[in-house]
This record gives sequence, C-alpha cells and structure tokens, in this order.
Amino acid sequence: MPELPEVETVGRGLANAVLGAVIETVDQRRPDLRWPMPADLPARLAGRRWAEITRRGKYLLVSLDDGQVMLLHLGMSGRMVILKPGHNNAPPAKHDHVIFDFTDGHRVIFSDPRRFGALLMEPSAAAMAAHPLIVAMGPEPFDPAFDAAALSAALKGRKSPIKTVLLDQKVVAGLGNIYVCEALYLAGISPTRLAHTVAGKRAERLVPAIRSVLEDAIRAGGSTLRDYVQASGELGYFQKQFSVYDREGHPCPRCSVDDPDNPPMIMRMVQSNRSTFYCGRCQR
DNA sequence: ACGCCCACCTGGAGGC
DNA sequence: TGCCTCCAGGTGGGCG
Repeated sequence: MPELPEVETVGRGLANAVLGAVIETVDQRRPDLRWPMPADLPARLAGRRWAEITRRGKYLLVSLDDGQVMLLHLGMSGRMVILKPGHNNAPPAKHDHVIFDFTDGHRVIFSDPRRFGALLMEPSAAAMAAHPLIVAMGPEPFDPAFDAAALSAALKGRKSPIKTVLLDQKVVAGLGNIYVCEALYLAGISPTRLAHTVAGKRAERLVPAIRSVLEDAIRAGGSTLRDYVQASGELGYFQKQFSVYDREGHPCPRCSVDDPDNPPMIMRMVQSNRSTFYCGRCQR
C-alpha cells in the first residue's frame, strides 16, 4: 500500500504528534515482523525522545536523543495509529504489534496485518546510513541530482519493461505500483517500452512526471493531516483520484476527448505478476 | 549484473 | 451462511 507519498504523510503526522515527546513504555507484542525486531526493543526505547523523523524512499527513520535510529517500513498493510492523550485506553487490536506510549499521553501503534513491514534499529546514524537496506537505494525523486541524464544512466542496459524497472528501488526510491502507472501515463510512455529506450525526450518527460504525481499525492495527503487524529486515529491512506490505477474500462481522461463516440479505455495487463493500468493509445 | 519467479502473510471481495 | 478462489499499494532471496 504505502508508497512514497503515504510514507511521507505518515512521517509528517508522526512529527506533528510526537516529535520531541519522550517514550515512557513500549509494548512489543510479537518478536518479529518481516524480520526479527531487536529483542531488547522496549529497554532500548524507554525514556528516549523522538528527536527527528525523516523519510528515505519508503522507509521512515526515527532518530532518538541518544543517537540511535529506528527504521520503520510499512510493507503492504502497515499503519501508524496515533491516539491523543486521553484516548489511549483501548485494548490492543489483533494486529497491533508495537505500541509506544509517551509521557505526554500520546500513543502510537504500529499495526500491520500482513506483517511485511519492518522495525529495525541501529546504534547510530552512521550505522543506519550504512545499512544494506539504505545504502543500496537509488536517488530520492525530489533530489535535483535525479534528472533525465541520471535516469537514463540508471536505465542503460535494462531490457525489461520500463514499468518493471521503475519498481526497482535502486533506480529511483519510493515508487510503487500505483505511482509508476500514474507517472508513465502522465509522461505518455508505454509500460511495455523497454527501459533502456527511455532516454532523451522521454526521460526528460518522465522525471517531472514522477515528481508531479508524487507531489500531487503528498498534497492530497497533507490536506488530510489537519485532523490527523480522527476517530480511528488512522493516518496516511487518503483517497486520491487516480488517472489510470484501478480504472480499467474507464475512458482515458486525456485522449478520449478526441473521439467521444469511441473513447479509448484504460486497460489492465499483468507484468511480472503485478497489475499495470494504462491507455494503449496515448502511451507510446 | 540482470531478469524472473517465488515466498512471506492476512483479509476482503466475489462466485457458487 | 459457508467455502473457495483470486486479488492486494512490497521486496528480499534463490535460481538460471
């Protein structure tokens, strides 16, 4: 579920609620998610202040006041539930795996039914930066260094479809199935086009298209942040109207206006066992 | 180094 | 109501 915009929104919501707050207790309700969590997690976190929250790709990095860094990944179904002081007394739900209680009364719950998510810790920022999951990642899409030339270089020699290659976090960090479909649509590039042929003008269209779909989604998420604590306390999965994702059979919003009597339809295909949504007419 | 496929999990939707 | 199948926004690891 969560791609870069959702992770960004979750990070902002956490920052709004508990940045600077001190952890009183941690209730670790199972030993592992995708990987084992630190066995001494509650002891390592108790009394620590959440000093900084940053995002790298789809990872959230929480820096603590003693220099430790906690890595959070939401996998496919992970959520961070934020409960305000005075609303933190409900018993844990089935998939509430880690519960952080802060001295100011806030409660943060890491909930993840499918458990593809992760919670890891490193003793220092340098150690986290060198972590295999972090060190191998490609550029942030908003980094100015991620330009058409850099993208072309990353795609050079890649003979798979561009759709598949953009899901590789080493090419660019943070894209998932939804926003790859949306970015290719916005750029007018066919998902089946071989990645190494996305160069020149196409690469120059694709980079701003990637940024645009991500920015729009972050904005949509940010607009829901005002009341980041709703009745459920859930955060980060906002409704956004997509152009192509999950819209099989709908008319193409861009080129169907050419011929209203016979509009091209958004189509679904399967690439590497994952759904791709696209317009067969205006994506080349 | 690259490309393909599987596995890891649970839950929701839809068909019968 | 129950049972079955399929599908889901991620990604590391094993294979050729």
